[in-house]
Amino acid sequence: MKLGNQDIAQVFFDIADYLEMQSVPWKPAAYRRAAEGIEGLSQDIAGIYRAGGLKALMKVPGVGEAIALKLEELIKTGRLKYYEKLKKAVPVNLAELSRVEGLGPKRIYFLYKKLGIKNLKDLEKAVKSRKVSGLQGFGEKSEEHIAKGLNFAKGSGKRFVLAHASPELGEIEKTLLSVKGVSRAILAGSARRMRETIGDADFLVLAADPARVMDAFTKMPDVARVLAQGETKSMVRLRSGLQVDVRVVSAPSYGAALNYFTGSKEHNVALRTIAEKRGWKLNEYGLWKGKKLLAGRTEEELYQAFGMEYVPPELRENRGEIELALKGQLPHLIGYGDLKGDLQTQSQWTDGDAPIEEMARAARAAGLGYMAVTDHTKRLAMAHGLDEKRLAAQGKEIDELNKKYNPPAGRTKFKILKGTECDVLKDGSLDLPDRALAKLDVVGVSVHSAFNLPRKEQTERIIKAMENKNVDILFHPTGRLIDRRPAYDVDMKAVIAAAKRTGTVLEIDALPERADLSDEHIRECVRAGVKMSIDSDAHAPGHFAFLKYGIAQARRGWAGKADIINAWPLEKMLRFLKK
DNA sequence: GCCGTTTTCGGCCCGACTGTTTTCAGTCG
Repeated sequence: MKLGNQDIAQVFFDIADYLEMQSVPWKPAAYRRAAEGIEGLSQDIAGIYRAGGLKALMKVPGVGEAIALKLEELIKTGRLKYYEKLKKAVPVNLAELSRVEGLGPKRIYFLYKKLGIKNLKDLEKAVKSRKVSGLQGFGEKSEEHIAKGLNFAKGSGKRFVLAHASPELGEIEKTLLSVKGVSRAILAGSARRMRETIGDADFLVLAADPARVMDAFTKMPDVARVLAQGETKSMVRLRSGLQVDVRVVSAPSYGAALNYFTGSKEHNVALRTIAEKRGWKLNEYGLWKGKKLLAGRTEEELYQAFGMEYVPPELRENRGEIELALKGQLPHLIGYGDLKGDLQTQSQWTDGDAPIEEMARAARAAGLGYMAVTDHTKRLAMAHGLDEKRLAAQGKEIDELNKKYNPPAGRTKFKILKGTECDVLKDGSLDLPDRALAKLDVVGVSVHSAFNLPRKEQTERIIKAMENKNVDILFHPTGRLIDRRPAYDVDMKAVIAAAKRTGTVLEIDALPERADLSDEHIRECVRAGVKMSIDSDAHAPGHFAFLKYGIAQARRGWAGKADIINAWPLEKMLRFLKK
């Protein structure tokens, strides 16, 4: 089995837990940092090793000599003796047991030693026969908590697609704002950073009476379980499985708390380190010089006190934004209102839900000035894909609609562009002849078949399609579907280089389960000077609302207006595609 | 075990909450 970055990171997370069981000092944190460093890589760690050996491994954040050697062993042999020894000494199913709320390495180890509990099944039996309560450090309540935690253990640990959790989170925000004395309630955490998925949700509340907030929050109808309820902080699990935390803060520290709870952890640690070096202290209550509060009321004030530009939440991942903010050189990101058009939409002609006219109305209502109709092509029989003849018929309908909405004498109000989402066949040829493609305004191509080709073939296939002179955009370039299907095995470095060479645009597909390109690939495109488009991939009039998430993705990839062709006026965008 | 404008040793983020504690350890974020 080939070990991916995630598998390898997991080995080090496990090692950290095993060492923690033995109360080994410091090492657990070191292994966790290394695991996080590996998780955060945009390249395959095995590839890094092959290209640069041990030295290259040691460049990975948190990896020093000892861990680099362990990585080498893992990559070369697929095994790690040190890890296997630890596992053998305490043969518990860590992945399973640590999903139980309130069970960490120490208690897992204790339960193993005392009762021989190795997995969820053992734990369930022990709880049922009431063997847990009475153990040192475990009382009635611990046993009860574990019993409840067992019910959630199977579903928890999974991440939620932000766009899907959004309505539920909006309701919670409303509930919090309706509590008497609450002046602000804001969603912080990874949701504020607009990550495509979130593990939990953190609300920050400014309130005169914290107890009232704790009460209203924990009594919401959707709450399945109250995990903790304190004076200023409570945590619940909703029926959907999503964990939500609420924290009440006071006005003078609101900005510091917002910054702290927005994260990311890495960004915060880096800020704190800077504070420390200057003899200051940063916590969720403010930035302090001794007892003196330097800043804390707003985030703007906080960054200013550091002598930094304000860092938009989408950038706060400690991937270089802090250094640039200190120099006042943060990139100028594309804004949420900057899109002028949408270059991938589907209509009722294939698998969309609505006629072109209705989609156009919705696009206009979403503030756009143009939209490309890009229905599927014939290979996707399932979607009743278009052949050359039906594509031509569709073109006539589009001409009529454009005439109807844009009288010849007047200004163009809304332009519908003729396009396609043409299938890339297995050999890299296209599902429509060149003469048909040449007549279109926007030619998008995408892979919907043969996902399992070996890396080299898949890469060559996609690049061959990009080399067709009619092709403008590669749609959803990696094909991943969050929680459903991994990306096909493709060398994105080569694809980005090919995009640069051929002038092909790479798409940021805003459909929430696609979010494809990823933020890291977007950043590589920005660096390489490859242009991108942000498209809704709308299959229904309501889907234009997803564009927001595509823009967020672009921002997280450090993209500006100049990088995104459909943030440009229609004429400029079309001139670019013609080239 | 990692790391360095405190640089090859000596630090390592830290505060809230819970349970079982009579002063704190474990967990979590």
